Amino acid sequence: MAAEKNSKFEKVTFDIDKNNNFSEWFTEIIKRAELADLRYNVKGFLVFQPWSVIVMEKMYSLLEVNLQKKGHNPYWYPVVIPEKNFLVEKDHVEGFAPEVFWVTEHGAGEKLEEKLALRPTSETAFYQMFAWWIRSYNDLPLKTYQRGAVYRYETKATRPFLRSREFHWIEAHNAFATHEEALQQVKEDMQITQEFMGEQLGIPTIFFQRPQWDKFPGALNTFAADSLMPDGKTIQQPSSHDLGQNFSKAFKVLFTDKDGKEKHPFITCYGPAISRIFASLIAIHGDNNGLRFPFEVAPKQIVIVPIAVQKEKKLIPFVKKLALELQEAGYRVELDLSDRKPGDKFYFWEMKGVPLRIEVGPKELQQKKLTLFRRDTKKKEVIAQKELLKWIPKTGKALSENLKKQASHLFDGAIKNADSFEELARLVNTRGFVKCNFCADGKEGEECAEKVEKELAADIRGKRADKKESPFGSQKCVVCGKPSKEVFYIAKQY
RNA sequence: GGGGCGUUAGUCUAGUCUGGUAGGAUUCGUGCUUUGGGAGCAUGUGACGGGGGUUCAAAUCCUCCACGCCCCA
Repeated sequence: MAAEKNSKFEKVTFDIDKNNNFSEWFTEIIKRAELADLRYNVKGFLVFQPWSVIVMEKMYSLLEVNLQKKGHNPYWYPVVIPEKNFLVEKDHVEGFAPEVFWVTEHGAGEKLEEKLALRPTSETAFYQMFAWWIRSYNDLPLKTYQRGAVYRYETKATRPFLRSREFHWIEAHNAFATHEEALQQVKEDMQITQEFMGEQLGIPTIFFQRPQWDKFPGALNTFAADSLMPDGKTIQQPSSHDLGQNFSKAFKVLFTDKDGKEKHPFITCYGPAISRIFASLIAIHGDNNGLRFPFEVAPKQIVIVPIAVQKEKKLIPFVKKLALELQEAGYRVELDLSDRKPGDKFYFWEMKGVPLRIEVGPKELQQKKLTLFRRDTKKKEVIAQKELLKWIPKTGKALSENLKKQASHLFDGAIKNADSFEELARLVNTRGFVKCNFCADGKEGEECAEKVEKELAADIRGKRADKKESPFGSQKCVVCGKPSKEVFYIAKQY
């Protein structure tokens, strides 16, 4: 329902150069647009406010529709995981142990019989159930997911939406009879990511296969989508993991195959972090005047601003009726009847990122026209009232396409080649990825990787997952100079 | 992980060095006026992050803690 009155307006001046001052832009817009309130006073935790929650709900729903279409069924697992479950898979424990919040007491300091982990991720919850649910090949493939919050005691600096100690995501967990099917699922995860982030949200990403030393704890291989922030640093977005039979063995998940033999299924998992994708969404599409939301996910898609309501008595009934009609047509509509000046309202709703605005005053009423404004181009046009219901979807779509198009330039010039350590050292400080020859993945290459991390403060993102690439130029590792077996991408990261 | 800066009303901020009545703007409430790109008058409410210490006296000095921001690894 359109709000009758907007109670919490503050003077809105938003003009921060996003591209040269991204940190300040990001912190400030979270506060100004009321995306989250950071005053909760527990480190790494924050209160998400409606203006971000409505968008993230919409994002959840887009993604879940797609997951269900592809055969995943939803579950709700407990937020606590008993310690003994958590300890079952060795690599997994080692990887996550430093970041786990433990619940150890109840009441007035009385110890629990068994420590409970606040889930940092839910493999160890899902797969104990898989062991009960999976009996024969007829139970496979089993494709599940849940939406929810997970908890990690981040030791790096926390940042709202980007890296919090509680974050909101979807995790999909799947079991297959064969490794081929599992790898096919990883491909499907990449495709889902592309549809969701690329097509629906207009956020470009590249999928990499992470190096062996940077795998998800307990995985055979990890594939992850990287996006760029406006300051040129990369940020990891959804990742998909080939867990092989590691977890099915650890949790004794067994099925009887067609040949009558008992086998361990192959497991994969996929984790898109909605709150982090939201960070990319606002960072990539926002401009120096504030937010710009794609039409489909905007918390309010249309704001109606009536002008000179006292000169024209029919105006308020008219805009109320208009708001109602648009709502009935399925749009999220805000009707701004507050008594602030029109200019003030314009700046405010532009900062909030509402895609379309309808201005109605005596002139429009008399001429049966409407003045319309779109946030991305900041252009106004006047149309006949009866054209409105055609104009909205058309312009909404054009706006989303335009945002996507503008964002697609994110990777322009952001991939550079380096064939020597000096060149790498120079290029890694510019925006984006540096493509290099690298001696080897796995143990052999770890020393070189550490040198890159220590000396350049950069991170090895891995090799392209979408295409095979062969060593180029000298064909020698940029770090040690030995003949190279891999082509790796290196970047500064969040 | 290291370093720096910071925390005063819902928000932003002055005051801190040099201890002694916490000042402004904005928001919010009320009344009037006002509406085509950031209006105005009147009036009211509202604050020193938390603990400990020094002192006749602490927003101010010392100390511990919590939280936030920035930079570096």
